Amino acid sequence: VVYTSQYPIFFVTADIAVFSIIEDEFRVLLVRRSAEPESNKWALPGGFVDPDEDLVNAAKRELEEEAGAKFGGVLLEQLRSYGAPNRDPRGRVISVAYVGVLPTPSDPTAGSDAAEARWQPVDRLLADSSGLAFDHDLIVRDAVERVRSKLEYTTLATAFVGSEFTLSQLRRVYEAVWGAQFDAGNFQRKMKRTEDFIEPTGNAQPAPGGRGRPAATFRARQHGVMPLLNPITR
Amino acid sequence: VVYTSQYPIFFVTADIAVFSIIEDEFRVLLVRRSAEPESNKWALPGGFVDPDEDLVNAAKRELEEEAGAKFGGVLLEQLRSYGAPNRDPRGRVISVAYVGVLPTPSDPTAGSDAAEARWQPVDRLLADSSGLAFDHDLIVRDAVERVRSKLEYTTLATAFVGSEFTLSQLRRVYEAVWGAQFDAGNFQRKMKRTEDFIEPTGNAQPAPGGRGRPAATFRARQHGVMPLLNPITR
DNA sequence: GCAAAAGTGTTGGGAGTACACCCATGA
DNA sequence: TCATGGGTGTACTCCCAACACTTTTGC
Repeated sequence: VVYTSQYPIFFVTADIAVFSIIEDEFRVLLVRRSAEPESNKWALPGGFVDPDEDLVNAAKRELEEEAGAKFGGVLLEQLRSYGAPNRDPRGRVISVAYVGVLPTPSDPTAGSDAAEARWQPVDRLLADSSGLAFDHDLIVRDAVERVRSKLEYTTLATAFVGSEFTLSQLRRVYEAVWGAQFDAGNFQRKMKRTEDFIEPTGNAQPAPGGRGRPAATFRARQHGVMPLLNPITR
Repeated sequence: VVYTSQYPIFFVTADIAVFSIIEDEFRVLLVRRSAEPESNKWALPGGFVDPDEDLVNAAKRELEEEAGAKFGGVLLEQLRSYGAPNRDPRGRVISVAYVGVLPTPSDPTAGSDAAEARWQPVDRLLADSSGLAFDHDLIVRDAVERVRSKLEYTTLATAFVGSEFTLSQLRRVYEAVWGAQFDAGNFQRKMKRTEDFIEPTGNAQPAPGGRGRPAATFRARQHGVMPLLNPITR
């Protein structure tokens, strides 16, 4: 195909850092690249945006194509763009990065249906400086920071759990993402006191492992990510 | 010029929402477009990124070219990208938007050196739904929100004042950006108590208008924008 | 009964708010 | 001496953190 233009030409990709809590660990979805450049390296799912495609739709499409699974419940929010002149050998490529959050999958292998996809624990990834393709290292780092800070002052945590959840499940989200321990009792009061965050469903769920008092379940009071009046701390 | 490509082609602009406090008002810099499309409309300064130019450098260059002034002390941080398929009639254009913060200019007309540039009060702009070119309305809205929230939990406020400032000047930043009144005494204690934010210079400055006790001056303890441990409220 | 997890009570400390009050300067 | 803005003192409230304690379940 041949184009003419009076302006400099760029290519644009959408790359997605999708996070979830799996086995009580904060993890990010990686895929192994099968084509050049950076073939065989682990990378964030992503790819070139189509000519008439909205950016967020491109992110969603690439995510499902590359991970080989449907992510109906995924929450996507734009992070920022990465456009250093030599970040990609194929030319001047701008990556519009998205942060995604997925509820803990009931099937813990979902997203690993693709031969080469895996949920990588974030702590290990950041510690190893990892050798991801392109500048995906940097993108993951920024995405992790975004998620950690949005947990504090928005309702983002509910995107990590199903539509009906116990306060312990919600607490484990904060503990996994922040790598910190919470006092279960205080956490409970804090969540209930926070306006416009959660509401009781009236149902209960048996404690994990069978032993223990069943927990009341809650649902998010609002859809999407909303700011909180008072931050969640610790 | 003729290019060939196997990937969809995009053009990329850098657009900047620069804010400052002028006459105790929270304002944003606008320029009047002289060329098609959207000729004669007010818009954010910005333009096409050069083929081998870093995004943030493009933002800085366009800002100075379009506003016709040097902005040495400007702080630039990427906001996000805007890439709806039909946002620009010239083709598929991705705008990488930046938020800028400039200390109150000693010459209040700086940036208006260009025939058609002006510092527009943010409140009026948001109230009027404004009719800026392209989707710059939306960009300004997002940029304002970013600045307002970053004031709360980072050291961003110091970017609005000079390198040496009084606590009243800093308070007026919060008051102008948030449109709220602060108790001067409590504000003072809060700033001094907040770790790693400001430090005394040992100097003093006469009160504005001459009357009143001179104010001690402070400087930012850190360069750039750093997260605060405790948010600034009210 | 015992262990485990859910959930409540209680208490002490620290931060925010309101507002009174003192300080330093120019006119 | 007065007006003005800078800066401190004080008391009240609310939230948070720690931790003891009660409740409800399975074994």
